[in-house]
Amino acid sequence: MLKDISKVKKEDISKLMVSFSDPFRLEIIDLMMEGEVCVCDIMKLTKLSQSRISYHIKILKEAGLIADRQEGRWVYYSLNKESLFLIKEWITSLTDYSSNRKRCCE
Amino acid sequence: MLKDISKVKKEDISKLMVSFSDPFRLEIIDLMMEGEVCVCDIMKLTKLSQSRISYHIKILKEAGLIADRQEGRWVYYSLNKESLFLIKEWITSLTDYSSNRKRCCE
DNA sequence: TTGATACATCAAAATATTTTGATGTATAAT
DNA sequence: ATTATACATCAAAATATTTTGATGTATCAA
Repeated sequence: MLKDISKVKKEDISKLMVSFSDPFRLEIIDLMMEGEVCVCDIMKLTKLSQSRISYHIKILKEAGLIADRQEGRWVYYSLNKESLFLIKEWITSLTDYSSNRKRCCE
Repeated sequence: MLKDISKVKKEDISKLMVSFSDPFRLEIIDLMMEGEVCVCDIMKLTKLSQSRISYHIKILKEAGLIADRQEGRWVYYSLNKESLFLIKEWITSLTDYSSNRKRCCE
């Protein structure tokens, strides 16, 4: 699965990268490394407001970076490892295939 | 070198991620996979205006993602593989250490 | 030394993202 | 039924990023 990075859409990568581009989202991602978290957890651990957290969660979710699972009143969020793998592959393709060839101007 | 990802500052990662978060910068990065490029190359290949390209180049440079080398009137830009490696390591640390432990709410 | 090329920088305008506070919805406990 | 909790959504305001067009600097060629 996901062996052929060339088939991945550029917008998907772009969205994933945007989701990493905010310091508060990075904080939230960091918390998710420890396991599933709910919004109330993030509130306690970061002092961000509830709606602010929901906003960032939404961006992470729409990028496909996190998964959610509802259990009663709580929604548990966790990192989607497939997406992380996808980004890693993309970065790897940059390092692997980029050459030092000069191609410029005359 | 760069073996200990835990020593990398969060702001550095953040800046690198921001530099990936614009579709035109992704385009420019793509061009650099082919080797060194100058602004005039990017102009020809993308139809972006010169100052617009310079603006994006500046962001990429300040994030440490690209290196530059002047030769007469031209400035050649290329991907800085160390930065790419750094990002890859960071992503790897996310996939490697993130657990599925539930930690939430009561 | 004049003019052209390659690129950087700047300020203003355009656009996009983020934050806030209010309100809405579903679940669950009393 | 009523109330509280957990979270989503919304519109307006605040803020940040991007684009544009003009101007500046260095290099080079004539």
